Amino acid sequence: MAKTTLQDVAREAGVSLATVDRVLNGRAGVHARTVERVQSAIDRLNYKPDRLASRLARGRDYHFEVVLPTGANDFMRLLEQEFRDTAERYMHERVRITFTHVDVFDGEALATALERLPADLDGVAMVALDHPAVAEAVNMLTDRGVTVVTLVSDLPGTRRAHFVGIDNYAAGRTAATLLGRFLGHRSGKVGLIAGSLSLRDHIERQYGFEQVVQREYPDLEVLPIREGRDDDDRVERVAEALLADHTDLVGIYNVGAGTAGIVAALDRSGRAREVVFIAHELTPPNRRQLIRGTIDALINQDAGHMARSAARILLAAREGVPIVPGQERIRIDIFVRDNVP
Amino acid sequence: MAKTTLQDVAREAGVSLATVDRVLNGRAGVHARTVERVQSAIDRLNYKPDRLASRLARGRDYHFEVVLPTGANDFMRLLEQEFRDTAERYMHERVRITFTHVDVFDGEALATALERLPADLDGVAMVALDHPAVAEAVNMLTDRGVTVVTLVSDLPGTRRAHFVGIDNYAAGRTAATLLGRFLGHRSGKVGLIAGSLSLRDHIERQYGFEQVVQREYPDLEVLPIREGRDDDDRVERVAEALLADHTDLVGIYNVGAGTAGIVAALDRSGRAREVVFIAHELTPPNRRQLIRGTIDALINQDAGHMARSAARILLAAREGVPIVPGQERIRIDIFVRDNVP
DNA sequence: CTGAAAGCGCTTACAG
DNA sequence: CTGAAAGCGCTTACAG
Repeated sequence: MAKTTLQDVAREAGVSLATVDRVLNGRAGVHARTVERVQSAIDRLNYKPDRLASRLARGRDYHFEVVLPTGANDFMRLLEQEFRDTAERYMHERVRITFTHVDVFDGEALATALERLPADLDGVAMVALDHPAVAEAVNMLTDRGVTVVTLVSDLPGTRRAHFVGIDNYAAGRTAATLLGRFLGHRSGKVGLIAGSLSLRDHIERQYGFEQVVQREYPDLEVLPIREGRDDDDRVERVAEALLADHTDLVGIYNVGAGTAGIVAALDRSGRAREVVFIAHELTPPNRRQLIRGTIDALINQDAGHMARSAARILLAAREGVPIVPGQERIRIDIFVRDNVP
Repeated sequence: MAKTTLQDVAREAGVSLATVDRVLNGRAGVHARTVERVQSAIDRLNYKPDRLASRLARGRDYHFEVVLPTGANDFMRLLEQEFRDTAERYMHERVRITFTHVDVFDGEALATALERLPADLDGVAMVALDHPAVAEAVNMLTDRGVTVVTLVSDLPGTRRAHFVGIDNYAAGRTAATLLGRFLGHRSGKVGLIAGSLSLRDHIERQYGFEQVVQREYPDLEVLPIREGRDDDDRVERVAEALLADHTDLVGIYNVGAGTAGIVAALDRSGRAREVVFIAHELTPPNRRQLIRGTIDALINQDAGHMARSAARILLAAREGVPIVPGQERIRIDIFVRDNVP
C-alpha cells in the first residue's frame, strides 16, 4: 500500500493542500464545515503527515539551551560532553544547541540566568535546584512559550514539560537492597553522604534508602546523613570522620558526587575491603574503583541516553509530534565490575 | 551560521547539483579531477547532507524482515511486540517491517526460511542459531545485497552487518558475581540450566559464569549444566531433579528461558528462600517473582531498545549514514526488586 | 475563509 | 563525464 499523502486527503475532501494543512496543524480561520470535511477525509484514509517533509518545508531552525552547573563534577562533565555530541549531530538537522553554566547550589543565580535567556529560544533543558525562585523562573519560561525539561533533579509542581532522569526514590531503595544483600547477615552501622540537602534528587535517594533499610535490614543502623557539597576534598574529610567515629561501620552509600574522596579515605583507613561501598554514576574514576573492588556497586543514569532523550523530547514538543514513552524512560542502571561497558 | 547546502557546495566547486550528488553518494562516472574539486569544496565548507531532504527525495520504500522463533517464550513475545510498535511508527516514514517465524532450534529450517525471503528485501533482523547452514544463509543474503543484523544471539564469522544484543560472556559473569555476593560466605552447590547448548548466547553465559565462580568463589561448586529447551514444563522437571539430587544446593542460575518452571519447583520444594536464584529477562511473570522474592536478581536486555536499535541500524545502513555507537550498545541490565520499572 | 504557486534540500531520469 | 529540470510531501506567504 502506497503512502497516503496530503494530496490524497485534499482530493478526497475536495479542498486545496493549504486548507488540509491548516486543519492538520490546527491553524485558525477555517470554516467549521470545512474542518469537518477534511478531518473525516483524514480519518477515512488513516493519513499521518510525513514528518520528514514537514520539517523540511518548515525550514525553521530550532534553538535549545542546556543549563548545567559550573565547577561541575565528573558526571556533569560527562553529561555535557554527551550534549555536545548530540548538538554536533543536530547541527546538520537545523537544530542549534547552546550551553549556559550556573552555580547549581545558588537558586537565585540559577533563576536569574533562566530569566535572562534569549527570548527566541524554543526549549531549555536544565539541572534544577529545588528553590522557589527557580520554580518561578521555569513557569515564566513556560508561559513565554519555551518548552522546559528538567534534567537529573526534577521540579514537580512547575509547568515543565518533562523530567529526564531516574526515579531517585527507587535509586535509593536499590542502593539499600544491594548494600543489605552484599552484607549478608552482618550487622553494623551504615554511613550516608549527600552533596546538599537542597538537591531534591539527593533527598529522594536518602529517603528511599532509609525506608528499605528500616523495613528489610533491621540489623543495620543508618547514621545521620552528612553533607559534602559534591566536592572530593570535602567529601574525603567527611568520610574520614565517619570512619574514625564508627569503628563498626560496615557500609557507605554516597548519595551524591565526590566519590573519589571516599575512596581515598577508605584506602587510607585500610578498611576498604570490609566496608561495602555503593556510589552513583559510572564516571571513568568510579569505573576504575569498581573494577578494583573498592566500590562494590554503582548506580547509574546513562548520560548519553539523557542527552539524546532531552533533545528528542524538546524537538518533538516543538514539532508537535508524540514521543515514544519507553524510549524516553531513563533506567536505574546497576553496575558491578562484570557488566561495565 | 546558516546551514550549508548542496547548492553552496556546487557553487563553491563550480559544478552542478547532480555532480555534487554523484560524488557525495560515490556514484561512478565522474572525472577524478572533478571528484577532487567537489570533495575539497565539501571539506572546506564542512558540509553534511540533510538526511531528511535526502530521504524525501529518494522517495524510496525500505522493506525489512524480522525473523523470530515460533512457539516463542515470553521474552520473544515481548521483543516481537516492540518490533510491531516500531513497525507501526516507521510505516509513516516509508519503511515497511514484516515478520517471519521459524523454529529457532532447527538450523536447517531457519536457513531455508532465510533463503526463501523475498528478493527485494533491504534488511533482515534475525535471532540466529549457531549452525553452519544458518551462517551460510546469512552470507548468501549479504552477498545478495541484503543487510543482516543478528538479534540476541550472534553469528560471528559471518558477514552480518551488526549484532544487536548484549555481551553474553559478561552477562554470565555478572550473574556469577551477583550470586556469589548475595550468598555472602555460604558454600555449597550451584545449578545451571540452559535452553540448548547449540544456542551461542547460552554457551557464552555459562562460560562467563563458570569463569567467575572458579576464580572468585572457590567455596561454590558449579554442577554440570542441564538442558531444558527453554520450555517451562521441561525446565520444571530439570529443576525438580536438581533440587532432589542436591540437598546442599545454594544457588540456581537459569541461563535461558523457562524460569516459571524453576519458580514452581522451588516453591514446591519449600527451599525458595534459601536458594539464591538468578534468571534472565524482565518479562511480566519474572517481574512478579522478583518482587515476591523468589528470583533474587534478573539480568535483562531491553526488548524495546533492541527493536528500535535494529530498525535504526538497518535504516542507517541502507541510507548510508553512520550510527551513534553509544545509542546502539545494548546494556546488561540488572534488576532487583527496587529498580524494576 | 480558501487556493495557486514557490520553495525546503536533496535525488533521479533524461539529454547532451 | 556533466547539467537542467522535475519531483519527493509538506508549509508559507500572497492573492483573492
